[in-house]
Amino acid sequence: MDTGDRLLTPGEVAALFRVDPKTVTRWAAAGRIGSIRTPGGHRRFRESEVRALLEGEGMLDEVDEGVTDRPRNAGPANSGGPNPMNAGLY
Amino acid sequence: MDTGDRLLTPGEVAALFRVDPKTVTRWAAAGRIGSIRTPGGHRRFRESEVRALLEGEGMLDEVDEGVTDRPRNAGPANSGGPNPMNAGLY
DNA sequence: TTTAAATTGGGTAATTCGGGGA
DNA sequence: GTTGTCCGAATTACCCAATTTA
Repeated sequence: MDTGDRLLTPGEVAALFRVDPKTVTRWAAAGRIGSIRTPGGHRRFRESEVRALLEGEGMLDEVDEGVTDRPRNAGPANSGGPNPMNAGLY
Repeated sequence: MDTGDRLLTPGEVAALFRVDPKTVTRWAAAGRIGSIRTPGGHRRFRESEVRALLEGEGMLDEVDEGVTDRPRNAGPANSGGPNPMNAGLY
């Protein structure tokens, strides 16, 4: 199936994350995101991986959250998006 | 389909709410507002959600609260109004 | 081939992170 | 219980010129 093997340019990824293209390059250099280099040295990123990072690689199930009750003090302990990757390291 | 899912930085959201960026971070940590993390650990917020919170259209439950002897939950929270948050996206 | 836009690399400010305490 | 401020550390944003891409 098509998991989205399209390649995105640093500018595209930067726009998706609302960061500078330079920052995306830094992620690739740091190994936080996979990258493919063109013969000229430019980087390309897999759309599937980028989308996974955007939504929080976890899964796709957050259709509703405590709707019947206001999250007043029932701390869900989650920031809306399941992102277990960099939740603890820093 | 452009509901405005642009991403805002903590500083942007803080300026909109007239609070400190740290406060916005606390909201995200407490789950009061959804957040997306960059691979570097910084947060980004959906403009649509922020606007909904600003306008109050998201939760129409602010008619009265606090003073009267109100139970913990009395009103139907969101997910019923014009709130195009991430409800079943991809 | 030439042109315009994007990307690369290094270097330096600004922002954000997390924890602690007022 | 919520918010604002302090600190150190990490991440990110903008500056430049040269190369690559389309």
